[in-house]
Amino acid sequence: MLSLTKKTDYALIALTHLARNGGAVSTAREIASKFHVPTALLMNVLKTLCHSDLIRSVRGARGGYSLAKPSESISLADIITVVEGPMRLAQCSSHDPSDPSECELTEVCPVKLPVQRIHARLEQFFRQISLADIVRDAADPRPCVSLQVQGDAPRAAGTGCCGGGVATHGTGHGCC
Amino acid sequence: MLSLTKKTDYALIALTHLARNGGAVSTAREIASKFHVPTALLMNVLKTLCHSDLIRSVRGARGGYSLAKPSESISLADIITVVEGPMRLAQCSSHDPSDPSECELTEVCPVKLPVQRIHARLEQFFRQISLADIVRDAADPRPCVSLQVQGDAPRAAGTGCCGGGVATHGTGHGCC
DNA sequence: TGAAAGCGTACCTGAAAGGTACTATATTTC
DNA sequence: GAAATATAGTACCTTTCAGGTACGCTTTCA
Repeated sequence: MLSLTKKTDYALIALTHLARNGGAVSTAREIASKFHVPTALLMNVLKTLCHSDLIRSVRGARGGYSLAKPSESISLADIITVVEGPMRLAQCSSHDPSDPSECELTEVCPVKLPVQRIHARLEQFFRQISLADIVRDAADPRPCVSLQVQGDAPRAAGTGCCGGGVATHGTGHGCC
Repeated sequence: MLSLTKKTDYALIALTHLARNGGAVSTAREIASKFHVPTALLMNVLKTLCHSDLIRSVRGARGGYSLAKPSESISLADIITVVEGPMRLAQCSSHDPSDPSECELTEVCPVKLPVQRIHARLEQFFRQISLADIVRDAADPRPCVSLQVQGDAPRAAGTGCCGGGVATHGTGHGCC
């Protein structure tokens, strides 16, 4: 199924919290209890985020975690990649011919090329959403504010956010 | 991990084949052997596609499968949904408050709203790619031809396909 | 020096991916 | 009308991974 894991959920929750918290440290336990997520699992996720330098840890009593860089420079793609490993829409999304898990149908597969292109578009999509966008958007009850992606007719460019046939997507939260 | 399953791979391969085949029927065995995919599994996938009226089946000797509608009106979202079930980026992507699997953090979760919006964008993304696009793109060695998505600066609108900061995605197949 | 925090790592369990098998049914061909 | 060929339906198996737990270690502060 095309979905993110709970680890990414928890990472997003923790990162959003840390972003709102400014430079102050928060402990894993604190975040876990505030948002009702399993402490041990959140700890593991925070460790992973720390390894990849998205967050910084302070050990010992009064220790905890804080963001390692501004939320503007942490993309959703970064977060997903760190927590779940490299994105791959399909086996054949990889551009690395030496990848051992590379699909063996390469020569006959009629969808390899289109899938690679869709994969690239998807990566770009996630790379253009920053943690700052998510934080900002979470706080704003109006839809379509921060999660506009470059090249997708942002309001700033003078076109309405429903300019590209978006108006009919019917998800019920009335984009514009 | 954010990925599609092999079933979707196989579905895409089969559908691409059927689309190229015009109205003629192809048997499961024929497709499986041509593209080196497991016959029994492909059969299961084809059955699923048939249930959802994406393809049509003819039973008995000289039977097989053919597309049930023009490839232009089959979207990638349709295919994914049929084969893998409804898309959900995260537990809390669902807009249905009565969904029993709905995340129980609803009240405190700081990322629910942004995730729902990202999910809607993603759905829209997949809904705008048709089987016809994939077939066309597979046959065309030049990148960025068919897989332009509405609202994403298509060439027809006068902007280059790298207009929206796409040029730097570094996936190695040189978009434009 | 002990409490509070993160660090590292190993482990467990259930569900889903990936794949197989078998029987039933429909249609064509000879 | 029987054999061959094809899908239909469904049940089952195996491996992998998501999700979660546990525990001993190290660091820091009061």
